[in-house]
Amino acid sequence: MNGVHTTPRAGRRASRHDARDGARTGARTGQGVRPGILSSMRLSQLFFTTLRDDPADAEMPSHRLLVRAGYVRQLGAGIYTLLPLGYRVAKRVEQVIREEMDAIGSQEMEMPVVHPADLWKETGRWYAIGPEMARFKDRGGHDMVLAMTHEEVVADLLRDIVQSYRQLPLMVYHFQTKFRDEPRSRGGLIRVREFVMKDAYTCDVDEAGLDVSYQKQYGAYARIFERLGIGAVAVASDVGMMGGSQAHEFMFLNPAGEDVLVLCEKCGFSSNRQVARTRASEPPAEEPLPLEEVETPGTATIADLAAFLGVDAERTAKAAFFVADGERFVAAIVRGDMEVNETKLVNAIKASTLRAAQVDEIRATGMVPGYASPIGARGALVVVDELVARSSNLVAGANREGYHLRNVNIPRDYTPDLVVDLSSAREGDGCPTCGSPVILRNGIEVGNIFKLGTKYTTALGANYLGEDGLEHPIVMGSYGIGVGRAVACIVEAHHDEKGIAWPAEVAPYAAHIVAIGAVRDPKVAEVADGLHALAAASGREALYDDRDESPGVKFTDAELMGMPLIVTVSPRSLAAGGAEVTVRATGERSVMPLSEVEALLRG
RNA sequence: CGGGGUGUGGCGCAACGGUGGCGCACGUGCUUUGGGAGCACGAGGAUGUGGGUUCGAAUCCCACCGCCCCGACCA
Repeated sequence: MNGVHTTPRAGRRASRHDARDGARTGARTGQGVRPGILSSMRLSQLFFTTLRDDPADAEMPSHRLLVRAGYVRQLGAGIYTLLPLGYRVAKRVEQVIREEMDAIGSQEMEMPVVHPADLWKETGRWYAIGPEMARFKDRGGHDMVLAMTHEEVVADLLRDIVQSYRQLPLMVYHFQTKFRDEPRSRGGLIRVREFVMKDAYTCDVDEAGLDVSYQKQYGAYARIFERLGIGAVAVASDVGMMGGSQAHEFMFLNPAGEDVLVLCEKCGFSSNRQVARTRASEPPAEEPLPLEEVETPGTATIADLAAFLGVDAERTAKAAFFVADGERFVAAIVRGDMEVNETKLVNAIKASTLRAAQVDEIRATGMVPGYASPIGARGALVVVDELVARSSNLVAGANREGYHLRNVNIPRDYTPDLVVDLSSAREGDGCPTCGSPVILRNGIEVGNIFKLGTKYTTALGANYLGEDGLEHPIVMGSYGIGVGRAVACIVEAHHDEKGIAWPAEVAPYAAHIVAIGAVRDPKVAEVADGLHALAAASGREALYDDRDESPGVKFTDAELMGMPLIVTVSPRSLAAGGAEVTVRATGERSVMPLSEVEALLRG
């Protein structure tokens, strides 16, 4: 019995063990839906609940809405359960990714979550990676790791399987759970510790081959984010701990994003601020003037100093101090109006970690915090921004409390160990390609692509025999997309004050059928049941609100949950000639004859 | 790891030294059915954990744990 019209509250009373009508088709495999996922569902049966209030600990819209609408629940810091609705969305997202990966010839497989540590010791990452990698011992006392990524495993497979250039190029990918023990998770699904990632790996004979594979992946990524409804911009990025020669990040523009992007609206230049090299105002060419010490009491900041001396911050040099890899003391010098870009610094000195120096460490080198400069410093690696090196007659610290030096010039007054681009791009700086002022925006990284090169294959001896009869290391690339993070970004991009509005491509169900007034009018239940059964039979996913709830509750939940189409069946709609169809995203609503609604539900 | 918050029923909150309440949600019954309905009855809590102060602690003190936000860090 499907009894909405025969028994009040049928939805609530119905035993969950009842064999339902044809609408419940667990065995059916609809298009794009994997076996085991019901292609259609009654809300009276669904494992979910909606919340009237925002959860107190959720701030971002995606977090609030996904919890309120019954898609996810938090288990611990940065650890989430995907409830049936959320799991369906994740599967839809995965399917989009899968189709685009398959389309460029990438082969799906599955690699383990738990790895023997030996493999990670071989590449050195066992030692290089800090506490963000979870480690444990198995019962035999062997070191094991929870995988953060899978370069090691792929390279290990390559050395076993690939012998000849004839087996290349090759692209593989998988969806797998990663665990990264983040020092701080945040933002709901945006930054978590356990998450499913699609990671793909390309394997080529040489750099030229890698370029081709990289471009294929780049194209696939663009199509994926297009289909997912995430307006992601590709930006040049740092290669970081992954190593390699070139990398892009696909960024979803959002104020809550943790990365800062440098964008040029005129020519389309885009880069992560970590590596962006913009043009600042050039220093005037001047003849070096004699060095002169001036008393500057209480001017430990550039702003105070500039005001005290009546000069522009641009005419000063400032020093920032770091300790690299826990041992090397580094003095980084940039112009007073600019900031040190730590990524550029760490790359320039080929360090792997960088931390701010303590005051006593600074004093130990003979420098005076607030009045510091490399002049008279000892034991510090002096790294100078190229703009400072080109400037004449700057004001710098005198390494004496309350004093600065005027007319400091390189190399007359001190000798840098290194002159590099060291400053952080600023809003309004000149675009490196066209010169127009750049803008800064925050972004969330939803995908990344890296040219890895031979770092891992060399370490593991994953070589192939070339046409030339010689062994060469396989050239790899690595390509990731966080599935849960993508889901959250989709919600960020597709919601309003009422709730989520899923793009059709990723919606857990295509339509949300709402029956209103079924108790009073048996015809309503009959029609709604019929539409639901039809949708199910045609493999089109539909959600059917058969609960005995008031209209307000049903409408509110439907809008919160966000299926693309809301189909309302009520005495009123029947009197008007059919069912009312509301497009969730636009609010556009119209009464359509049942035959048309049926066609819609058939897909 | 620093800084700031916060832990009370499924969710949101109140009670701030004297036997823990409210709204929503939940159960039962009746009424109600186009925008989070009404009435009645009802179930559900070692107030994060452990110490301490006190005649008496959800409340004050200490420690620990969890969670959130900012920063450091990180993909």
